[in-house]
Amino acid sequence: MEPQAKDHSLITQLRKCHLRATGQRLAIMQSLIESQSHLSAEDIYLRLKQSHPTLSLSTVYKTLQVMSQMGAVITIETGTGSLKFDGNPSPHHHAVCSKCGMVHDVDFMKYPIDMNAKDVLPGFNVQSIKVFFNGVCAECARSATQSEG
Amino acid sequence: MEPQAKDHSLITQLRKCHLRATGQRLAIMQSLIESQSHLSAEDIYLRLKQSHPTLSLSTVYKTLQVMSQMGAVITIETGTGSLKFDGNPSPHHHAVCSKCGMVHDVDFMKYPIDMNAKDVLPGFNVQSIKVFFNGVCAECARSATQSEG
DNA sequence: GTGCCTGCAAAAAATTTGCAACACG
DNA sequence: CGTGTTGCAAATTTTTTGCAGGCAC
Repeated sequence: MEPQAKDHSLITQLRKCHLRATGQRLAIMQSLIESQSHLSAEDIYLRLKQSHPTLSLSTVYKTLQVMSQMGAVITIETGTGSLKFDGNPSPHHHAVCSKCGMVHDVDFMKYPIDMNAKDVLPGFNVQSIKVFFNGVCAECARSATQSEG
Repeated sequence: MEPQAKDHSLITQLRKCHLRATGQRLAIMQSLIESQSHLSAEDIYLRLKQSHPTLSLSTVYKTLQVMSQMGAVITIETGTGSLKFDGNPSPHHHAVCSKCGMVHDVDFMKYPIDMNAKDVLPGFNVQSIKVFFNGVCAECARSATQSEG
């Protein structure tokens, strides 16, 4: 199989928003989708540095901002200082480890929430709902147990 | 009436965690609770600067971190660059305006979610659940409507 | 009195900006 | 070919750190 024939649905989506389908934008989205995880701007930058030596961090930031506004990318805040980004388009929640900053997807149907919420506040127009489960991941819990008395 | 007799429940809570009830800590928590809103570290710093001229920003940051770990304060990330903090102890959700960064509380019972969620991930120990309604607030929606064709 | 906290300022980290050259369409 | 985008590096913004003195306990 070919590596990948450049996600045409993304190109279409970009066009729809009157944005150009540049190699950088496609590459950034690709790396997010391929990673199947949650990367920071710098994570993406470092990953792509290899294949795109001239790519700049600021382009990554700008692209992520644009993608986020387009709705192609979800912004996740882990509280560890930097934002993380998620290219998974299907609705899901996130589990965030407060020790190591790890982010994992959580099945939406496990904890469904009314996505049609319209009356959260008078006049407030809900665009998206994010549910975060904050806690300690298995690995961090393990090391914590070791230091318990 | 006196300004306020220094929140003894907070002092108790601090003691429970083997932390000292310093004037700065009480003042920072006070300003969060009194504001009934969501402030950034700098917001708090500026508010208290008047009554506590020697207070430093780094103390605000350190205190907020400590309070957050104690569970006395909830950390909210608006995506506008800086964190915001919430001193409201009762469970509730948050509506965040993606235009202006405004944060408002949303009644928990309006969109209840299982707070006993234990199986979000294998081995993941949930400590808190945060629900964010992202969208556009009434005021920003108003200005957006004006520029519509 | 002891040790946790604070305050100061500089460092580190994260994100944004300006502008000329370049590629998409 | 025109204009949206990129890349570079410096600027800005946000948060952290180290250390000496002070205060809570």
